[in-house]
Amino acid sequence: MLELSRIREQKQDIIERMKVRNFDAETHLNNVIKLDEERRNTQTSLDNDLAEANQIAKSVGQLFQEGKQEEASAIKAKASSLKISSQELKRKLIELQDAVRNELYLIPNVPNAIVPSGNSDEDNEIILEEGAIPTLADNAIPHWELAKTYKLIDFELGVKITGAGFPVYTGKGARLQRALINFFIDEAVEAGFDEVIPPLLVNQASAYGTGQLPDKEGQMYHCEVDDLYLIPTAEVPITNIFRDLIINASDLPLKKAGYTPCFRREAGSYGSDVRGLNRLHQFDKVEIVQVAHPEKSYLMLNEMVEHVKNLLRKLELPFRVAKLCGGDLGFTAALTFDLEVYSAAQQKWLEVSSISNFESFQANRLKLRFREGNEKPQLAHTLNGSALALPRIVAALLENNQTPEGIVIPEALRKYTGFDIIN
RNA sequence: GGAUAGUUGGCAGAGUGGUCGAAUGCGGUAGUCUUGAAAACUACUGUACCGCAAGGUACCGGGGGUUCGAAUCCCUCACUGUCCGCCA
Repeated sequence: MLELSRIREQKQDIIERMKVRNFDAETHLNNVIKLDEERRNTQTSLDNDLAEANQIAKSVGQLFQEGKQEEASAIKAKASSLKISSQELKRKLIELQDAVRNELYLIPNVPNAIVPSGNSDEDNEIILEEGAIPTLADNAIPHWELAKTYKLIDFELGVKITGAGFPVYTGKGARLQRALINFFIDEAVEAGFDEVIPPLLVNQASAYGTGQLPDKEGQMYHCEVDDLYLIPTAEVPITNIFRDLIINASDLPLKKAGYTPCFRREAGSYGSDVRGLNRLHQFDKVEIVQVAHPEKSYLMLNEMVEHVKNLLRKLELPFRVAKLCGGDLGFTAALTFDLEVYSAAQQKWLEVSSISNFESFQANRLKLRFREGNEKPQLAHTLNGSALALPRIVAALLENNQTPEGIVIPEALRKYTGFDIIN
């Protein structure tokens, strides 16, 4: 959610930059500004009425104490009429506040100045490509077949127990999951992130806090009886740790990392893209989250990208880094880097991490602020990134490392798996 | 699921109709004293909105009501604690 003050002060600039997203901001901004003006006028009138009413109430009390019953009764009438008009104003004020907020909910974050314009992932800017793309034998097969051959993942069993998109990991496949989770967590802790294990279900306030509601209502599993949502990413519970806080500037940045399963309904996804591990309803991910000083947040963003690049290097996977174009940028992000690994058997790049700076967009909803000395609190910046999402990493590991002898486990992972090869 | 007690400022905790944005203690900030520190003492110490400012308004879990006036009375919802039951 953008700050009203910023909308008022930088309207033209925002409109310009939103064009990168193909978002016509002008109507929305004008609307918000108009509604807010009305809101302020209404509040001023209301405040004046209430001030007068308070004044009268005080005098009535005083008159009663002095025993001047009649005088008191006389001005009571005035207070009563004031009450009626102020109730009217209060109703109107609440209405306008809601209207302003609902309008603000429709406006996405302002892209950073370096975000390229574009319509889809085709227009993303590849800023780095690293690692040799392996050439596989002619009989190389995709991961969903490898998973079957080596009994690593049972997709059919998952269908029986739950439904499509809920795989069962078995044997060395299960062990590999656990190894990757531990590896990612250890690396994050090494990089200065505090490990947390958050709840997997969140309440509405949290879902609003990070922007899943109202924007992505249908994407989350909802437990209606208790009105709780299954988390689509650890970003939600972890970032909400900081909701409604005022943090000392000297305590920034705050860095948290957590492993959780993630649950996504993925309504409307079909086709070859969703084959095997490519798109699941439940998957495992280690997420890193930061609360940063506005002046430092882009430094932190780079640091997080470096961290994930190192993970991929240690896993010996060829990868590339894409700067998302405006059209591909998420609703809440100001700047996002995607990291993709190359799947040799599918012959395509798979997105395994998305690292974003939300600037104050989330913080505004979260009421997450920091204070410098005795100054007024101001909004902090929030960032997060996957470090890393498991399924596509597993897909790439299986496919890229397949040999006639079996699937070779990268050196860095062996102390976690306890085996060097899957055969 | 049943019973019961709660929800007040960063924390603890008073306050049962007007002078209460709210005692007191702790914590925090600044100062005095000290070579320095500690202790002691003194002052300050919530957030948001409106306003150039002076100032005003709102907030004592959420919403609604009674009243000239509500932290305080009434209704309602949510949450938390404790005990019992069930259970990893």
